[in-house]
Amino acid sequence: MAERKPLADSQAVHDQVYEAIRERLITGRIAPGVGVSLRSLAAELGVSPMPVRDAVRRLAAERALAVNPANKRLSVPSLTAGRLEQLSQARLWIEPELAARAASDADAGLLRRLKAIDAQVDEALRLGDVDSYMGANHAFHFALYERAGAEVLLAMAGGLWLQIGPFMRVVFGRVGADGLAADRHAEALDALKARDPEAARRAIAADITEGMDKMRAAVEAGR
Amino acid sequence: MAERKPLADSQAVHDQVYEAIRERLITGRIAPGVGVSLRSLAAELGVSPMPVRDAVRRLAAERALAVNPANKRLSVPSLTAGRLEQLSQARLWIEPELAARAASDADAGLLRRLKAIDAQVDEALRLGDVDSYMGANHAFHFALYERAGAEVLLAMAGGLWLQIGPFMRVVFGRVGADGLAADRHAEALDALKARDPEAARRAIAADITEGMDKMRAAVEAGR
DNA sequence: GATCGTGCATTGTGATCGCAATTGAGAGCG
DNA sequence: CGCTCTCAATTGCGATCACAATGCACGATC
Repeated sequence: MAERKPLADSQAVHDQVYEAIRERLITGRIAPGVGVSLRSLAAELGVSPMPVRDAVRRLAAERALAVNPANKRLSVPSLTAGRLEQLSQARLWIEPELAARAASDADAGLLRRLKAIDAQVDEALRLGDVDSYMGANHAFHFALYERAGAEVLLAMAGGLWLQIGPFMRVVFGRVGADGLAADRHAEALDALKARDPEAARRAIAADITEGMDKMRAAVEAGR
Repeated sequence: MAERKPLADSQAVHDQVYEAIRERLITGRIAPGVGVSLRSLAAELGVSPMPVRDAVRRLAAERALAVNPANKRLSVPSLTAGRLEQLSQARLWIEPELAARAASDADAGLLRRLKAIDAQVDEALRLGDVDSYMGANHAFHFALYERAGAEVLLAMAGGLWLQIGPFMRVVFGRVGADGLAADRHAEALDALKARDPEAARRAIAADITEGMDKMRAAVEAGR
Protein backbone atom coordinates (compact mmCIF):
# COMPACT_ATOMS: atom_id res chain seq x y z
CA MET A 1 0.00 0.00 0.00
CA ALA A 2 1.16 3.49 -0.69
CA GLU A 3 1.82 5.22 2.57
CA ARG A 4 0.27 8.56 3.34
CA LYS A 5 2.05 11.80 3.85
CA PRO A 6 4.73 11.65 6.51
CA LEU A 7 2.93 14.43 8.29
CA ALA A 8 0.86 12.63 10.85
CA ASP A 9 -0.15 15.65 12.86
CA SER A 10 -2.09 17.44 10.15
CA GLN A 11 -3.58 15.77 7.15
CA ALA A 12 -5.81 18.64 6.08
CA VAL A 13 -4.43 21.42 3.94
CA HIS A 14 -5.77 24.16 6.13
CA ASP A 15 -4.00 22.60 9.09
CA GLN A 16 -0.72 22.61 7.22
CA VAL A 17 -1.31 26.22 6.24
CA TYR A 18 -2.07 27.00 9.86
CA GLU A 19 1.17 25.43 10.99
CA ALA A 20 3.09 27.23 8.26
CA ILE A 21 1.77 30.65 9.19
CA ARG A 22 2.18 29.87 12.87
CA GLU A 23 5.79 29.00 12.23
CA ARG A 24 6.33 32.25 10.37
CA LEU A 25 4.77 34.17 13.20
CA ILE A 26 6.81 32.52 15.93
CA THR A 27 10.05 32.91 14.06
CA GLY A 28 9.14 36.49 13.32
CA ARG A 29 9.34 36.14 9.55
CA ILE A 30 6.22 38.27 9.36
CA ALA A 31 7.07 41.61 10.88
CA PRO A 32 4.56 43.18 13.27
CA GLY A 33 2.47 45.95 11.80
CA VAL A 34 2.84 45.03 8.16
CA GLY A 35 -0.24 43.80 6.36
CA VAL A 36 -0.53 40.41 4.75
CA SER A 37 -3.09 39.38 2.18
CA LEU A 38 -4.86 36.08 1.76
CA ARG A 39 -3.97 35.73 -1.87
CA SER A 40 -0.32 36.53 -1.36
CA LEU A 41 -0.09 33.93 1.39
CA ALA A 42 -1.96 31.46 -0.77
CA ALA A 43 0.35 32.02 -3.72
CA GLU A 44 3.36 31.76 -1.46
CA LEU A 45 2.20 28.46 -0.05
CA GLY A 46 0.96 27.14 -3.36
CA VAL A 47 -2.65 26.62 -2.38
CA SER A 48 -5.94 28.34 -3.04
CA PRO A 49 -7.01 31.21 -0.84
CA MET A 50 -9.66 29.08 0.80
CA PRO A 51 -7.60 27.04 3.27
CA VAL A 52 -5.60 30.18 3.97
CA ARG A 53 -8.81 31.87 5.01
CA ASP A 54 -9.54 29.05 7.41
CA ALA A 55 -6.08 29.13 8.93
CA VAL A 56 -6.09 32.90 9.20
CA ARG A 57 -9.43 32.91 10.92
CA ARG A 58 -8.13 30.40 13.41
CA LEU A 59 -5.08 32.52 14.09
CA ALA A 60 -7.21 35.62 14.41
CA ALA A 61 -9.38 33.86 16.97
CA GLU A 62 -6.21 33.06 18.92
CA ARG A 63 -5.17 36.71 18.73
CA ALA A 64 -2.06 35.74 16.83
CA LEU A 65 -3.25 37.86 13.91
CA ALA A 66 -5.22 41.06 14.05
CA VAL A 67 -7.85 42.15 11.57
CA ASN A 68 -8.43 45.81 10.90
CA PRO A 69 -12.14 46.29 11.62
CA ALA A 70 -12.57 48.77 8.80
CA ASN A 71 -10.23 47.38 6.20
CA LYS A 72 -10.66 43.76 7.17
CA ARG A 73 -7.00 43.53 6.34
CA LEU A 74 -4.66 41.34 8.28
CA SER A 75 -1.63 42.32 10.25
CA VAL A 76 0.51 41.05 13.07
CA PRO A 77 -0.58 42.65 16.34
CA SER A 78 1.65 45.51 17.34
CA LEU A 79 3.88 45.21 20.35
CA THR A 80 2.65 47.35 23.20
CA ALA A 81 3.74 47.41 26.80
CA GLY A 82 0.18 46.81 27.91
CA ARG A 83 -0.19 43.71 25.81
CA LEU A 84 3.10 42.32 27.04
CA GLU A 85 2.15 42.99 30.64
CA GLN A 86 -1.15 41.17 30.28
CA LEU A 87 0.46 38.24 28.51
CA SER A 88 3.12 38.09 31.20
CA GLN A 89 0.56 38.08 33.98
CA ALA A 90 -1.51 35.41 32.29
CA ARG A 91 1.55 33.24 31.81
CA LEU A 92 2.39 33.65 35.50
CA TRP A 93 -1.08 32.46 36.39
CA ILE A 94 -1.26 29.45 34.18
CA GLU A 95 2.15 27.98 33.57
CA PRO A 96 3.38 27.54 37.17
CA GLU A 97 0.11 25.80 37.89
CA LEU A 98 0.68 23.45 34.97
CA ALA A 99 4.23 22.80 36.17
CA ALA A 100 3.01 22.01 39.67
CA ARG A 101 0.42 19.58 38.38
CA ALA A 102 2.96 17.94 36.13
CA ALA A 103 5.40 17.56 39.00
CA SER A 104 2.92 15.34 40.81
CA ASP A 105 2.91 12.91 37.90
CA ALA A 106 6.55 13.16 36.88
CA ASP A 107 8.33 9.90 36.15
CA ALA A 108 11.74 8.86 34.89
CA GLY A 109 10.66 8.92 31.24
CA LEU A 110 9.46 12.49 31.42
CA LEU A 111 12.64 13.55 33.18
CA ARG A 112 14.80 11.90 30.55
CA ARG A 113 12.90 13.56 27.73
CA LEU A 114 13.03 16.96 29.39
CA LYS A 115 16.76 16.64 30.00
CA ALA A 116 17.28 15.83 26.33
CA ILE A 117 15.26 18.85 25.26
CA ASP A 118 17.04 21.08 27.74
CA ALA A 119 20.35 19.95 26.25
CA GLN A 120 19.07 21.14 22.89
CA VAL A 121 18.16 24.45 24.48
CA ASP A 122 21.66 24.89 25.85
CA GLU A 123 23.20 23.80 22.58
CA ALA A 124 21.13 26.32 20.64
CA LEU A 125 22.11 29.05 23.09
CA ARG A 126 25.78 28.11 22.76
CA LEU A 127 25.55 28.32 18.98
CA GLY A 128 23.41 31.42 19.04
CA ASP A 129 20.82 29.63 16.89
CA VAL A 130 17.74 31.70 17.53
CA ASP A 131 15.20 29.52 15.76
CA SER A 132 16.46 26.34 17.39
CA TYR A 133 16.46 27.96 20.80
CA MET A 134 12.90 29.15 20.53
CA GLY A 135 11.72 25.81 19.25
CA ALA A 136 13.55 23.87 21.94
CA ASN A 137 12.47 26.21 24.70
CA HIS A 138 8.88 25.88 23.57
CA ALA A 139 9.25 22.11 23.43
CA PHE A 140 10.70 22.00 26.95
CA HIS A 141 7.90 23.96 28.51
CA PHE A 142 5.12 22.14 26.75
CA ALA A 143 6.55 18.68 27.19
CA LEU A 144 6.34 19.51 30.87
CA TYR A 145 2.92 21.14 30.75
CA GLU A 146 1.38 18.30 28.82
CA ARG A 147 2.00 16.09 31.81
CA ALA A 148 -0.40 18.16 33.88
CA GLY A 149 -3.32 16.53 32.11
CA ALA A 150 -5.14 19.85 31.95
CA GLU A 151 -6.30 20.33 28.38
CA VAL A 152 -8.06 23.62 28.93
CA LEU A 153 -5.17 25.28 30.71
CA LEU A 154 -2.72 23.78 28.26
CA ALA A 155 -4.60 25.29 25.34
CA MET A 156 -4.63 28.66 27.05
CA ALA A 157 -0.88 28.48 27.58
CA GLY A 158 -0.40 27.57 23.92
CA GLY A 159 -2.37 30.59 22.85
CA LEU A 160 -0.28 32.81 25.06
CA TRP A 161 2.97 31.54 23.58
CA LEU A 162 1.62 32.18 20.11
CA GLN A 163 0.94 35.78 21.00
CA ILE A 164 4.31 36.21 22.63
CA GLY A 165 6.25 34.93 19.63
CA PRO A 166 6.68 38.31 17.95
CA PHE A 167 7.82 39.80 21.24
CA MET A 168 10.53 37.18 21.62
CA ARG A 169 11.87 37.98 18.20
CA VAL A 170 12.23 41.58 19.26
CA VAL A 171 14.16 40.54 22.34
CA PHE A 172 16.60 38.56 20.26
CA GLY A 173 16.96 41.40 17.85
CA ARG A 174 17.91 43.81 20.63
CA VAL A 175 19.78 41.94 23.31
CA GLY A 176 20.94 38.91 21.34
CA ALA A 177 20.81 35.29 22.37
CA ASP A 178 23.12 35.86 25.30
CA GLY A 179 20.47 37.93 27.02
CA LEU A 180 18.26 34.90 27.47
CA ALA A 181 20.97 32.42 28.36
CA ALA A 182 19.91 32.08 31.98
CA ASP A 183 16.83 29.97 32.56
CA ARG A 184 15.45 27.99 35.45
CA HIS A 185 15.15 24.71 33.62
CA ALA A 186 17.66 22.99 35.89
CA GLU A 187 15.71 24.01 38.95
CA ALA A 188 12.53 22.77 37.35
CA LEU A 189 14.15 19.44 36.61
CA ASP A 190 15.30 19.14 40.21
CA ALA A 191 11.79 19.86 41.40
CA LEU A 192 10.41 17.18 39.09
CA LYS A 193 12.96 14.68 40.31
CA ALA A 194 11.86 15.39 43.87
CA ARG A 195 8.21 15.41 42.79
CA ASP A 196 7.85 18.71 44.57
CA PRO A 197 4.94 20.63 43.02
CA GLU A 198 5.63 23.85 44.86
CA ALA A 199 9.30 23.85 43.89
CA ALA A 200 8.29 23.27 40.26
CA ARG A 201 5.82 26.11 40.52
CA ARG A 202 8.49 28.43 41.85
CA ALA A 203 11.04 27.40 39.24
CA ILE A 204 8.70 27.99 36.31
CA ALA A 205 7.42 31.22 37.82
CA ALA A 206 10.99 32.46 38.14
CA ASP A 207 11.76 31.36 34.59
CA ILE A 208 8.78 33.25 33.25
CA THR A 209 9.37 36.32 35.37
CA GLU A 210 12.96 36.65 34.32
CA GLY A 211 12.25 36.03 30.68
CA MET A 212 9.38 38.47 30.57
CA ASP A 213 11.38 41.09 32.42
CA LYS A 214 14.01 40.93 29.73
CA MET A 215 11.36 41.15 27.05
CA ARG A 216 9.79 44.11 28.78
CA ALA A 217 13.11 45.88 28.98
CA ALA A 218 13.75 45.18 25.32
CA VAL A 219 10.33 46.45 24.26
CA GLU A 220 10.61 49.60 26.30
CA ALA A 221 14.13 50.22 25.06
CA GLY A 222 12.87 49.98 21.50
CA ARG A 223 10.35 52.76 21.64
CA MET B 1 -33.48 45.67 -4.96
CA ALA B 2 -30.85 45.10 -2.39
CA GLU B 3 -32.12 46.05 1.01
CA ARG B 4 -29.49 46.32 3.67
CA LYS B 5 -29.76 44.46 6.91
CA PRO B 6 -30.57 46.48 10.04
CA LEU B 7 -27.79 44.80 12.00
CA ALA B 8 -25.27 47.48 12.81
CA ASP B 9 -22.94 45.58 15.11
CA SER B 10 -21.49 43.36 12.43
CA GLN B 11 -21.97 43.84 8.75
CA ALA B 12 -20.24 40.65 7.71
CA VAL B 13 -22.36 37.55 7.47
CA HIS B 14 -19.80 35.29 9.07
CA ASP B 15 -19.70 37.61 12.08
CA GLN B 16 -23.44 37.42 12.41
CA VAL B 17 -23.27 33.65 12.18
CA TYR B 18 -20.52 33.63 14.77
CA GLU B 19 -22.58 35.76 17.11
CA ALA B 20 -25.62 33.59 16.53
CA ILE B 21 -23.81 30.36 17.34
CA ARG B 22 -22.01 32.03 20.22
CA GLU B 23 -25.32 33.17 21.59
CA ARG B 24 -26.69 29.66 21.39
CA LEU B 25 -23.64 28.30 23.14
CA ILE B 26 -23.58 30.85 25.94
CA THR B 27 -27.24 30.38 26.64
CA GLY B 28 -26.75 26.67 26.35
CA ARG B 29 -29.30 26.19 23.61
CA ILE B 30 -26.99 23.67 21.98
CA ALA B 31 -26.75 20.67 24.24
CA PRO B 32 -23.30 19.20 24.93
CA GLY B 33 -22.38 16.02 23.18
CA VAL B 34 -24.79 16.33 20.28
CA GLY B 35 -23.29 16.80 16.87
CA VAL B 36 -24.00 19.72 14.63
CA SER B 37 -23.35 19.95 10.93
CA LEU B 38 -22.31 22.89 8.84
CA ARG B 39 -25.12 22.55 6.37
CA SER B 40 -27.77 22.14 9.02
CA LEU B 41 -26.56 25.26 10.77
CA ALA B 42 -26.42 27.06 7.45
CA ALA B 43 -29.95 26.07 6.57
CA GLU B 44 -31.15 27.03 10.03
CA LEU B 45 -29.58 30.46 9.75
CA GLY B 46 -30.54 30.95 6.13
CA VAL B 47 -27.04 31.37 4.74
CA SER B 48 -24.64 29.30 2.71
CA PRO B 49 -22.33 26.87 4.45
CA MET B 50 -19.33 29.07 3.78
CA PRO B 51 -19.74 31.72 6.49
CA VAL B 52 -20.79 28.97 8.85
CA ARG B 53 -17.46 27.29 8.23
CA ASP B 54 -15.67 30.49 9.12
CA ALA B 55 -17.64 30.98 12.29
CA VAL B 56 -17.28 27.37 13.33
CA ARG B 57 -13.55 27.44 12.81
CA ARG B 58 -13.34 30.49 14.98
CA LEU B 59 -15.35 28.82 17.69
CA ALA B 60 -13.27 25.68 17.44
CA ALA B 61 -10.13 27.75 17.91
CA GLU B 62 -11.71 29.18 21.03
CA ARG B 63 -12.46 25.68 22.28
CA ALA B 64 -16.17 26.45 22.25
CA LEU B 65 -16.73 23.69 19.73
CA ALA B 66 -14.89 20.40 19.47
CA VAL B 67 -14.01 18.66 16.24
CA ASN B 68 -13.71 14.93 16.15
CA PRO B 69 -10.23 14.31 14.76
CA ALA B 70 -11.35 11.28 12.80
CA ASN B 71 -14.81 12.33 11.70
CA LYS B 72 -14.06 16.03 11.52
CA ARG B 73 -17.57 16.33 12.81
CA LEU B 74 -18.54 19.06 15.18
CA SER B 75 -19.96 18.76 18.64
CA VAL B 76 -20.21 20.76 21.82
CA PRO B 77 -17.48 19.63 24.20
CA SER B 78 -18.76 17.18 26.76
CA LEU B 79 -19.06 18.14 30.37
CA THR B 80 -16.40 16.62 32.57
CA ALA B 81 -15.50 17.45 36.12
CA GLY B 82 -11.92 18.09 35.09
CA ARG B 83 -12.89 20.59 32.44
CA LEU B 84 -15.20 22.41 34.79
CA GLU B 85 -12.51 22.56 37.46
CA GLN B 86 -9.99 24.04 35.04
CA LEU B 87 -12.47 26.55 33.70
CA SER B 88 -13.40 27.50 37.23
CA GLN B 89 -9.79 28.04 38.22
CA ALA B 90 -9.06 30.07 35.12
CA ARG B 91 -12.09 32.25 35.76
CA LEU B 92 -10.92 32.80 39.34
CA TRP B 93 -7.58 33.93 38.02
CA ILE B 94 -8.74 36.31 35.37
CA GLU B 95 -12.09 37.80 36.23
CA PRO B 96 -11.37 39.17 39.72
CA GLU B 97 -8.31 40.82 38.24
CA LEU B 98 -10.45 42.42 35.55
CA ALA B 99 -12.94 43.56 38.17
CA ALA B 100 -10.19 45.10 40.26
CA ARG B 101 -8.80 46.97 37.29
CA ALA B 102 -12.23 48.16 36.30
CA ALA B 103 -12.93 49.39 39.82
CA SER B 104 -10.07 51.84 39.53
CA ASP B 105 -11.70 53.47 36.52
CA ALA B 106 -15.32 53.20 37.56
CA ASP B 107 -17.50 56.25 37.04
CA ALA B 108 -21.14 57.15 37.45
CA GLY B 109 -22.02 56.15 33.91
CA LEU B 110 -20.64 52.67 34.33
CA LEU B 111 -22.44 52.27 37.64
CA ARG B 112 -25.73 53.35 36.13
CA ARG B 113 -25.37 50.94 33.25
CA LEU B 114 -24.43 48.07 35.52
CA LYS B 115 -27.35 48.75 37.80
CA ALA B 116 -29.69 48.68 34.84
CA ILE B 117 -28.26 45.37 33.67
CA ASP B 118 -28.43 43.94 37.19
CA ALA B 119 -32.08 44.88 37.30
CA GLN B 120 -32.57 42.83 34.15
CA VAL B 121 -30.77 39.94 35.83
CA ASP B 122 -33.07 40.07 38.82
CA GLU B 123 -36.11 40.43 36.61
CA ALA B 124 -35.12 37.39 34.58
CA LEU B 125 -34.58 35.43 37.78
CA ARG B 126 -37.98 36.50 39.07
CA LEU B 127 -39.63 35.34 35.88
CA GLY B 128 -37.53 32.22 35.65
CA ASP B 129 -36.48 33.26 32.14
CA VAL B 130 -33.36 31.21 31.67
CA ASP B 131 -32.18 32.71 28.39
CA SER B 132 -32.67 36.26 29.57
CA TYR B 133 -30.88 35.54 32.82
CA MET B 134 -27.84 34.10 31.13
CA GLY B 135 -27.67 36.90 28.63
CA ALA B 136 -28.08 39.59 31.29
CA ASN B 137 -25.60 37.96 33.63
CA HIS B 138 -23.08 37.78 30.81
CA ALA B 139 -23.75 41.41 29.95
CA PHE B 140 -23.24 42.47 33.56
CA HIS B 141 -19.91 40.81 33.96
CA PHE B 142 -18.50 41.98 30.65
CA ALA B 143 -19.79 45.51 30.88
CA LEU B 144 -17.69 45.58 34.03
CA TYR B 145 -14.68 43.77 32.63
CA GLU B 146 -14.53 45.96 29.55
CA ARG B 147 -13.71 48.85 31.81
CA ALA B 148 -10.45 47.21 32.82
CA GLY B 149 -8.92 48.19 29.50
CA ALA B 150 -7.18 44.82 29.25
CA GLU B 151 -7.93 43.44 25.83
CA VAL B 152 -5.93 40.26 26.17
CA LEU B 153 -7.40 39.27 29.51
CA LEU B 154 -10.86 40.30 28.35
CA ALA B 155 -10.60 38.02 25.36
CA MET B 156 -9.48 35.16 27.58
CA ALA B 157 -12.45 35.71 29.86
CA GLY B 158 -14.76 35.76 26.89
CA GLY B 159 -13.40 32.44 25.74
CA LEU B 160 -13.94 30.97 29.17
CA TRP B 161 -17.57 32.04 29.29
CA LEU B 162 -18.06 30.55 25.89
CA GLN B 163 -16.84 27.24 27.20
CA ILE B 164 -18.86 27.23 30.39
CA GLY B 165 -22.13 28.14 28.70
CA PRO B 166 -23.20 24.54 28.19
CA PHE B 167 -22.37 23.80 31.82
CA MET B 168 -24.63 26.57 32.99
CA ARG B 169 -27.51 25.18 31.02
CA VAL B 170 -27.05 21.89 32.81
CA VAL B 171 -27.20 23.66 36.14
CA PHE B 172 -30.51 25.20 35.22
CA GLY B 173 -31.80 21.90 34.04
CA ARG B 174 -31.02 20.28 37.36
CA VAL B 175 -31.46 22.84 40.09
CA GLY B 176 -33.71 25.35 38.34
CA ALA B 177 -33.36 29.09 38.19
CA ASP B 178 -33.78 29.43 41.94
CA GLY B 179 -30.49 27.70 42.50
CA LEU B 180 -28.57 30.59 40.98
CA ALA B 181 -30.65 33.40 42.42
CA ALA B 182 -27.94 34.54 44.82
CA ASP B 183 -25.15 36.51 43.24
CA ARG B 184 -22.65 39.05 44.45
CA HIS B 185 -23.55 41.76 41.99
CA ALA B 186 -24.69 44.12 44.72
CA GLU B 187 -21.39 43.77 46.53
CA ALA B 188 -19.55 44.36 43.29
CA LEU B 189 -21.57 47.51 42.69
CA ASP B 190 -20.77 48.77 46.18
CA ALA B 191 -17.09 48.14 45.57
CA LEU B 192 -17.27 50.07 42.32
CA LYS B 193 -19.03 52.95 43.99
CA ALA B 194 -16.23 53.07 46.56
CA ARG B 195 -13.62 52.56 43.83
CA ASP B 196 -12.16 49.79 45.95
CA PRO B 197 -10.30 47.38 43.67
CA GLU B 198 -9.75 44.75 46.33
CA ALA B 199 -13.39 44.74 47.36
CA ALA B 200 -14.38 44.35 43.71
CA ARG B 201 -11.91 41.51 43.38
CA ARG B 202 -13.39 39.76 46.40
CA ALA B 203 -16.97 40.28 45.25
CA ILE B 204 -16.37 38.86 41.80
CA ALA B 205 -14.28 36.02 43.20
CA ALA B 206 -17.09 35.11 45.55
CA ASP B 207 -19.63 35.37 42.74
CA ILE B 208 -17.58 33.01 40.59
CA THR B 209 -16.81 30.59 43.39
CA GLU B 210 -20.41 30.26 44.42
CA GLY B 211 -21.67 29.89 40.89
CA MET B 212 -19.06 27.35 39.95
CA ASP B 213 -19.67 25.38 43.13
CA LYS B 214 -23.30 25.04 42.19
CA MET B 215 -22.34 24.01 38.70
CA ARG B 216 -19.91 21.46 40.07
CA ALA B 217 -22.55 20.00 42.32
CA ALA B 218 -24.99 19.84 39.44
CA VAL B 219 -22.50 18.17 37.13
CA GLU B 220 -21.49 15.62 39.72
CA ALA B 221 -25.10 14.92 40.61
CA GLY B 222 -25.84 14.24 36.97
CA ARG B 223 -23.38 11.47 36.40
C1' DG C 1 -34.41 -13.99 12.29
C1' DA C 2 -29.76 -12.20 12.57
C1' DT C 3 -25.74 -10.50 10.25
C1' DC C 4 -23.19 -8.71 6.65
C1' DG C 5 -22.61 -6.17 2.34
C1' DT C 6 -23.89 -2.66 -0.81
C1' DG C 7 -25.90 1.59 -2.22
C1' DC C 8 -27.43 6.25 -1.24
C1' DA C 9 -27.43 10.39 1.38
C1' DT C 10 -24.85 13.61 3.96
C1' DT C 11 -20.75 15.65 5.58
C1' DG C 12 -16.39 18.41 5.39
C1' DT C 13 -13.00 20.24 2.25
C1' DG C 14 -11.08 22.79 -1.43
C1' DA C 15 -11.29 25.31 -5.96
C1' DT C 16 -13.29 28.64 -8.89
C1' DC C 17 -16.25 32.48 -9.88
C1' DG C 18 -18.55 36.86 -9.08
C1' DC C 19 -19.24 41.04 -6.34
C1' DA C 20 -18.50 45.11 -3.61
C1' DA C 21 -15.21 47.91 -1.33
C1' DT C 22 -10.84 49.80 -0.64
C1' DT C 23 -6.23 50.97 -2.17
C1' DG C 24 -2.85 52.94 -4.99
C1' DA C 25 -1.04 55.36 -8.66
C1' DG C 26 -1.27 58.14 -12.59
C1' DA C 27 -3.39 61.77 -15.19
C1' DG C 28 -5.35 66.20 -15.27
C1' DC C 29 -6.12 70.69 -13.42
C1' DG C 30 -5.17 74.77 -10.63
C1' DC D 1 4.97 72.25 -8.69
C1' DG D 2 1.27 70.53 -5.84
C1' DC D 3 -3.34 68.92 -5.23
C1' DT D 4 -7.24 66.22 -6.50
C1' DC D 5 -9.94 63.21 -9.00
C1' DT D 6 -10.56 59.09 -11.40
C1' DC D 7 -9.78 54.48 -12.86
C1' DA D 8 -7.78 50.06 -12.60
C1' DA D 9 -5.93 46.51 -9.72
C1' DT D 10 -6.19 44.07 -5.57
C1' DT D 11 -8.49 42.48 -1.55
C1' DG D 12 -11.85 40.03 1.29
C1' DC D 13 -16.36 37.79 1.25
C1' DG D 14 -19.84 34.71 -0.07
C1' DA D 15 -21.95 31.25 -3.28
C1' DT D 16 -21.78 27.29 -5.96
C1' DC D 17 -19.70 23.20 -7.64
C1' DA D 18 -16.94 19.00 -7.36
C1' DC D 19 -14.92 15.33 -4.78
C1' DA D 20 -13.54 12.00 -1.23
C1' DA D 21 -14.91 9.99 2.98
C1' DT D 22 -17.98 8.71 6.42
C1' DG D 23 -22.57 7.37 8.22
C1' DC D 24 -26.76 5.19 7.65
C1' DA D 25 -30.18 2.21 6.15
C1' DC D 26 -32.24 -1.02 3.33
C1' DG D 27 -31.98 -5.40 1.45
C1' DA D 28 -29.82 -9.89 0.47
C1' DT D 29 -27.99 -14.09 2.24
C1' DC D 30 -27.15 -17.85 5.49
